[in-house]
Amino acid sequence: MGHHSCCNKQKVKRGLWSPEEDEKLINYVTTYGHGCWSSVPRLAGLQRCGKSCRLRWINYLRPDLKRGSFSPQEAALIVELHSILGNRWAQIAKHLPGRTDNEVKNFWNSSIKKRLASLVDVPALASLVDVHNSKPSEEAADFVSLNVNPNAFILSDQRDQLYLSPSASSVLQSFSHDTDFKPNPSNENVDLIHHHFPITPMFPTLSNPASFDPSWPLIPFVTPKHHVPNSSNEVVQDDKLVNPTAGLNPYEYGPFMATQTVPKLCEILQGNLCNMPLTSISLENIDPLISKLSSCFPISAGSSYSHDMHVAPKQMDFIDAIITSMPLSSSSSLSALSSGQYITNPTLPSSSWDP
DNA sequence: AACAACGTCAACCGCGACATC
DNA sequence: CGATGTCGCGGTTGACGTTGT
Repeated sequence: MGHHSCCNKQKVKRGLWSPEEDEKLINYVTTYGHGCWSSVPRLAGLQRCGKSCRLRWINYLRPDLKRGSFSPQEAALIVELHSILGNRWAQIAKHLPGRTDNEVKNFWNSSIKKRLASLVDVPALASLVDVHNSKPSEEAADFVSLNVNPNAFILSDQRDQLYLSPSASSVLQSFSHDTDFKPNPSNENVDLIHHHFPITPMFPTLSNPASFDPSWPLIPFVTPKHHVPNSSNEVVQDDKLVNPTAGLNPYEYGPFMATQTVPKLCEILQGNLCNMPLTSISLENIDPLISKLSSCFPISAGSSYSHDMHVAPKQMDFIDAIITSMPLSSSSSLSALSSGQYITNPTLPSSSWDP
């Protein structure tokens, strides 16, 4: 393979760029534009390959780059977008003005990934691998590498409470502990996660069978293997949370209680995107971005995780449109989040959110 | 003070997609 | 239709700074 074709014709310098080289590249590109990158080094008087020049310009010298650390809002947005797009760093970066794919990728690998990893409950993950009958080995690998939809960590152990995505919201929470981040009481600090996960009833409860939505059984659910039944009506059989009343009176309880647990966001996505007839009530309670996206751009069945999904350009435009239309403030606040009002997963002690 | 371990991030590498010849 | 050139992307590396012992 060797070097890129444009680098073979002449001896090129490699490694870090000197200020002089930067100046030459800036002068040339700002004056003439980059045009064909392969000819830039020759015209700009640089002993570099065009590819290196392009990279240097895009990742470092471009005037519209935003330098400095990522804000909690940006971090939250990255987590959310990553849950939809997977490791499509360039696509994610397009929604973060002034940020490059390289920057987002580095940030994910160095910061967010660790924060998410600190939230991972290993037994829960192990059980997930057990319970999920599709591609268990690949999923296990994904969990280890964390190159997985973070929403896979949506595991609920309690029936009567509602959960945010612990991954995204806890990342936000962990950033709130950073010394360079001080929540603004005036809500200037946007809580994107709460925007995406409104605290409205979205999961049925065993104690209130009437809250069940008939659409839920159409969504594949998972139950953590270590789930301890907290209702006299619940037992665990074959890794599934079973309500003994299920099947006895489907008109009263619905036919879906046998596997009733909390769905993963990606599964909501998948189920909905496969044209499963979720009701409007359910969709209203799901992340508006997801519901809008899925209702407008159904994808083919068969893709199991977000990074398997093909996201068409129109879908990207749609995601972009939704994100840019999102309000910059919401009624929810970080203080409410910090108080534990929303995040109550018992497997994730609050101390683990500390970075 | 010296060294190791760790974290960050700029840069490189290899590959696939696409355009042009 | 295949060869070649170019671009863009994601994964990986390695230099350098920071922190811990």
